Amino acid sequence: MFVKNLFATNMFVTVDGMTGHSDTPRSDTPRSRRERPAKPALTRAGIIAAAVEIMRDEGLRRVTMRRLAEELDTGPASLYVYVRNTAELHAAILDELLGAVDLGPVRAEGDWRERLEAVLTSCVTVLLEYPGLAQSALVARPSGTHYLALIEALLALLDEGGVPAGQAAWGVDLLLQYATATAAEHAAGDRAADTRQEWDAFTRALRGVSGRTHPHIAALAGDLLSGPPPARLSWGFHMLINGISHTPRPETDASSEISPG
Amino acid sequence: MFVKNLFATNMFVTVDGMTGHSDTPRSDTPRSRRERPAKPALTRAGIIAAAVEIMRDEGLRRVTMRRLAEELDTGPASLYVYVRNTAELHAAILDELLGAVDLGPVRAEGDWRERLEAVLTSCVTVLLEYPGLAQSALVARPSGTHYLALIEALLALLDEGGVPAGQAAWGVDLLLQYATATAAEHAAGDRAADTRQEWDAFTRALRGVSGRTHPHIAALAGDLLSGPPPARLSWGFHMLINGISHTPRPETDASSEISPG
DNA sequence: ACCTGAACACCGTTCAAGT
DNA sequence: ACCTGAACACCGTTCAAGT
Repeated sequence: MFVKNLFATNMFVTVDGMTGHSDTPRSDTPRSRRERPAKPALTRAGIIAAAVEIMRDEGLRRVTMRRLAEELDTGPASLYVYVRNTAELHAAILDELLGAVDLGPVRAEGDWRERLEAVLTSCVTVLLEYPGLAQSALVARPSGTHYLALIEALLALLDEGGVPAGQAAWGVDLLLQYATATAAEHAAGDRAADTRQEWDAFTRALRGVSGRTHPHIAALAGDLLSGPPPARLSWGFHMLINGISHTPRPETDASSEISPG
Repeated sequence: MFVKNLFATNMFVTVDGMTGHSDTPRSDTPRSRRERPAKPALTRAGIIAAAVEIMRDEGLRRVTMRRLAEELDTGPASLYVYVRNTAELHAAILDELLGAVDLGPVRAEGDWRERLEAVLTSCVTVLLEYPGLAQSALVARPSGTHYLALIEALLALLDEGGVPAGQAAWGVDLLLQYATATAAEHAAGDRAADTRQEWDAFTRALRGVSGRTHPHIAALAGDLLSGPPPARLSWGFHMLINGISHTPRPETDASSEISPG
């Protein structure tokens, strides 16, 4: 951006965000620079906030170190003081967004299953708002406060329902995985005519299958694609809660631990 | 997982069998140029075969249009005659790889649950061999023959087990989603010390949690991380099969259909 | 300690022009 | 019909040098 050089000398910036030359409006200033007379000091929180804003406006794909730096009137190198890499940035965005999940049902009245489903549905809804984020959420390992609060909420509800702790501990993984994957799928569908074609190809492949070679697909093709998404989602949650409740864990030596490798 | 390298041999060969990496290791020649005296004509199959090879050697991240073009001694623009875009390329690779899933158990003797689990485990094993592919598999919509064969196999086993068709049709989605997501997680863990740090941060966050604010996590921290991966995977499959078998579908108007949007 | 310019080593995709 | 060079518009990350 052209404005960048106007601010290139950084000596005027102070902690409270005052610069020496907030004046001299220029007619050809790009809109994105409008209303931002002073360049605020970089902070991790500020960087993440800007990243969320870009994602909201332009999608996750545009949340790049360079685009973000541009938005913050600096060079990409500067961001690496606060963020280790792009993956960590995405994880931070994700945790930020998880703050919007409604955990109210945890302390509400009513059937624990319905409240559990409500929390999970809220989770999907939040993720669905930001195409692409859910996809990165599938591999990201956020460790922020909002993510922890979500896990705590799910465990509390399962506990209330009398689900054995061991099953709950392992089951939470599956519940979140399903919620995230569902959102990711729909987000992917959102993105473009591109993916629409991919999906069309898929449905065509399913329907075009020969009853001789693929009898079960042929018999069920309609069913494989059928059902309003909310009904499928709800069925999925019920199914998972049933499975988690009723499937005892195997006997293992208690303290072996998963490693990422 | 340590087993991974045992499977590194090439099971998927090009149409005409020219893979170019069968023999004569050379110390100094760049590997990519070795053994390619004549430039073969471009074909879709040849392009995909080359892509699989690059993925095998250098990981999915390096399977780019440009890298692939280099491997095939041409310019990136040439590939667009055969492949619509990078996403389609990844989907094609995925389907190719799914050919390695062992569908033998479908027609074998024995308990249908165990055979179903065997097929799913084979699926995870195959995906685990190629870090990064599983991740793209979570959003890709392959419509190739191998993917269809896999779905048919799962449906056949569920049918044999007497699972109502409607539940089977919706459940297959979840089974594959779980298999893929599990592989993606471990593949991600594989990638780098980078991700290792992310994971360490996660476990530290879990353990560091206060028993006052997060009582359930505090009580279960060990359990959330515990268990040999194969035991967890197996429990997950049992749990899903139980849930699918025992959760009736809701009554809906039969023929509404999911759209990608 | 924080910030920067500049560089290194890459990307996907398009398109007019060639064969 | 297929293939290409060249261009457009981008990437992540590092690092020596500045303040």
